[in-house]
Amino acid sequence: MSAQPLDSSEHRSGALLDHLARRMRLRSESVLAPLGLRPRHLVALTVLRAGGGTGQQALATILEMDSTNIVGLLNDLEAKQLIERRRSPEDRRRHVVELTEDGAKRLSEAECALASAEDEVLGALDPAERETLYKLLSRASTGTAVNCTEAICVADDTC
Amino acid sequence: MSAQPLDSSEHRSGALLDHLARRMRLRSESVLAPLGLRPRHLVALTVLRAGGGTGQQALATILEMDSTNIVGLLNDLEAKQLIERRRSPEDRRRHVVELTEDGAKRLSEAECALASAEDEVLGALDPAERETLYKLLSRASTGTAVNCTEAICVADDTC
DNA sequence: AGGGATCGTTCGTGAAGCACCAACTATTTA
DNA sequence: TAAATAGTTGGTGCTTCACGAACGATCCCT
Repeated sequence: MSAQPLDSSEHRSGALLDHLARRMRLRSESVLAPLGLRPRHLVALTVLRAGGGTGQQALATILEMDSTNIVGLLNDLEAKQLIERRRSPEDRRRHVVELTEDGAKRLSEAECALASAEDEVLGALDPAERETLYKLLSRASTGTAVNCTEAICVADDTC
Repeated sequence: MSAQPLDSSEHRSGALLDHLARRMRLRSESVLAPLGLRPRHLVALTVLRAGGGTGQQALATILEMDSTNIVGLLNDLEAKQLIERRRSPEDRRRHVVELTEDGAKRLSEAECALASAEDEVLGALDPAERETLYKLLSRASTGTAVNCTEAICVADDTC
C-alpha cells in the first residue's frame, strides 16, 4: 500500500525526525522527572488522549511496542492513577484503557512544563510554523486528524 | 534565549515527535542493516552533509551526544570510508570531519532505501505536506535553513 | 460441554544505547 | 613552563527493549 512514487527531489525526514526527537527527549527527561513521568509515558498518555478507550493490545500496535512491555508501562501509569483499566463489557478479556481526570491534568501539566524544552529545540520556528508542525505530526501519528478540543492547560502556576 | 511566550492554545509536539521517530526508527533498522548503517549513523551523516567541516566536539554539541561516544560513531563511519578526519591546519588538535564522496553516495542510497519506511510512517501526509514537514524539521534541526542542493539520489536501482 | 484461540499478565534473559569517569597524547595559549 | 583544549581509549553501570515461556480468564465454535 502507498506505493506513491515521490518526485525527483528526495527529502527524507527520518534522520531529522530522529535527531529532533532525541534532543527533545534529553530535555524532557529532566523536566518530566519531578512529575514522575518519563518520555515514554508522555507518548502513551498523548496517544490515549487522542484515541482513548482502546484495548491494550491495540495500544501495543499503535505504539509499536511489545505487549509485554506495555503492561509495565500501564502499571506505572495506573499506580499513579493517571489511567484506568476497565474490563470491557462486550469482551471481558479486554482491558479498556482510559485517561483519568488526573491523567489528563497531569498530561497538561507535563506539556506546560515542556514548553521551555520545546522552545529550545524548535527555537528556529515561529509559533505559526510550530502549529503547522504539530498538525502534520498529529495527522501522521494517528493516520486521521486529531480533533483539537483538549489540552487547554488549565493546570497550575508553571504555565 | 528564545523566551517567546506561546499563545493560549498549547500544542506540544514533543510526544508526537518521539512517537513518529520511534516508528521510523523501527522500520529503518531493518532497511538500513544491509547497508551496514544504523539510524544513529544516518543522523550523523545527515548533519555532516548539512553543516560539513565541523570539528567533532562541535558535532557532539549538535548531536547532543557525549564526545566519547562520538568517537566510536565516527570510527565506524571512517572504517567504512564514509567520512574523513583531517587535522585542521589552523588548530592541529582539531579533527575536521567531512563526508567523503562514498559517504554522500551511501547516504543517498540509504535515503532511497528509506522511502518505503517513510511512506508507511507518513502515509497520512501527501507529498506537499511531507515536503513542508521536511523543511520545518530541517530548519529546526540546524537553526538555519539547509540549502537543498544535495541528495539527488543518483545511486542505484532501488530508487 | 469441550477445545482452541485470544487478551492480559508475570517472569526472566540478553542485547544495545548511552552517560559518565579516568587517564593519556598532541597541541595551543597564557 | 604551566594550564587549557581536542581527541582517543577503556571501563562501568544503568536503562530500554525485544523476545520467549508459561499462566488464568474469557470468548467462540462445534
